[in-house]
Amino acid sequence: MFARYYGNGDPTERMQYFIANPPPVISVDVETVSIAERIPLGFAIAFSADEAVYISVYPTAPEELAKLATLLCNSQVRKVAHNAIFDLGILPTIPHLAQLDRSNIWDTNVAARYLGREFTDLPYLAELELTDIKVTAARDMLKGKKSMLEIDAELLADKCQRDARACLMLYQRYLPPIEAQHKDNFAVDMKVMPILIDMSQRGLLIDQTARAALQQRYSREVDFYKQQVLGFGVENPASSQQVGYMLAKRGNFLPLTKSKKQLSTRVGELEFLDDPMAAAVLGYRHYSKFKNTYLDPLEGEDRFFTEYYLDTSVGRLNSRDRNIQNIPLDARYMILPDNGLFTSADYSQEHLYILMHFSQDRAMKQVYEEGLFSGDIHSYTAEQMFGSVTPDRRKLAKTINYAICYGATPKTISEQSKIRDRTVCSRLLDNWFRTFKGAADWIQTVQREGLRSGWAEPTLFGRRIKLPEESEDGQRRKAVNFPILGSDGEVIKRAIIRCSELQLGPPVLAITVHDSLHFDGDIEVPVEELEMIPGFKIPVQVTKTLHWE
DNA sequence: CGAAAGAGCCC
DNA sequence: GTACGGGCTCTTTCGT
Repeated sequence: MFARYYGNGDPTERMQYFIANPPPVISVDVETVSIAERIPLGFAIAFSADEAVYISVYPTAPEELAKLATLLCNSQVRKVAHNAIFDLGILPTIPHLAQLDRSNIWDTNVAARYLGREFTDLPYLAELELTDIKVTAARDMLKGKKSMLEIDAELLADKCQRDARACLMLYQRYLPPIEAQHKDNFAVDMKVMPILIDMSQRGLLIDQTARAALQQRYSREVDFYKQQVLGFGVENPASSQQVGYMLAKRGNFLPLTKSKKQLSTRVGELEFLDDPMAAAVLGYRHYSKFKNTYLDPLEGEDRFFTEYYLDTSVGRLNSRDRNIQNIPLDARYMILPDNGLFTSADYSQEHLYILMHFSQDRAMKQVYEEGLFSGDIHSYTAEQMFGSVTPDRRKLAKTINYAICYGATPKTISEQSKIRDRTVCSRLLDNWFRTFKGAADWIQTVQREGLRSGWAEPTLFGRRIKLPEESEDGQRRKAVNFPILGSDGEVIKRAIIRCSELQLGPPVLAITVHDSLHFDGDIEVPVEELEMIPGFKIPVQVTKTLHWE
């Protein structure tokens, strides 16, 4: 009756049993034509580590699917998947699965990250933690082939059911520690997932007129700077190797890159050079990067699609397969709302507020809680460090304030603030640590504790993130940074859920970028509620705009 | 052909 | 003398 059954019982009897007695947990794995072409070929359901079924839905789904579908649409049945955003995004396109339940899902990939696994691909984890189920990566299976359609159906079904069984085994292994240590945070992630799927699938309207105009302008600029660089005898301006060689030949000093394989030609180095060729290279780089990455790929596309996903190595939300979170500020206006305008809610200076909360630094609290310097921390910093506030000094103070959260060194300050003298930069950092004594103490403490235990201090919502095994300096920086980044991820996810619960309208959340939410339409944002999500107040700014900005 | 390296965009 | 945290994606270069 069912295409393929893997197990010891009688296939028909077993399936009828499961349909009549829905099990509390199943796992699912979906196979598609390819990773890019997400047309479903079939999917497997595992009922235990050694019992599974595979249903081929290509070219047509079998009659019997309707009965099995009841399990997937039943909210009492937990659906386990590895990278559930992928599988649960595709399943509803299969007949009888439009009403797929997404309220009771459990992602073993996300779980692995919570538990400190550095690499979380299913084949890797299976190899690491299982011995008897062999898992093949789709990527390896596709080697030398155009799509999964070229793979023998029997082989594909076998791979799929093995993946589902391995996934269920991982679930059994990961459930206890997740329940014990990460229950609430994990539940938040599982609640966010359906919202991310919807956001990923709805896409965003592109203003093609604006995009084309930008493209034309940038095309001219690229040509202009390209000609200039060619004039300096470089054959390919996009080759950093050639650029470095020629700049050195012209008498410029350039340091080596990290790998020491070639001369560094990063903007941080080139902008200090007094050579017209350096300026030409930077011009070329700027315009070609912008055009190649953000304009050309959108040519002829009605909508901008991305795939949001949960990366819990620190617990932030990311976007890939056309990352929307790093679109240049100058290009964002080509993204338009479907419903007239975007309503945006931004947490202001979130990292610094979190640093204040963790360190309970007196000066920071005076600014943020008592309104000193109108709550403007950068001005306050400039006043304390330099004795007065000028636009330049405020800007430098801002650079340092943020750099601190990332564990900055004098070299970084030097590059970001364009101060060449490293000893000056070094003194600036010392000065900052004197200004914010409490924050300095906190930084020292979390570094010491991190090195001792190998784990970062808890985030706002009590999650400890594993520090990777690396140099002591690297661990020090991460010990400071992880609790801050991890906390901002926790806050935005809870904000997303709260806004979705309030039923502000049809699905309206359009974009999210770490500390901001952008709703499609004129939306009433529960500002005060969002501000208190961290457990203390972080101000939220709401703006309404005709296009993204 | 794919992986690594270098670069640059975002928060 | 001193590695800036988390991401993604583009092009070039190099090795198998």
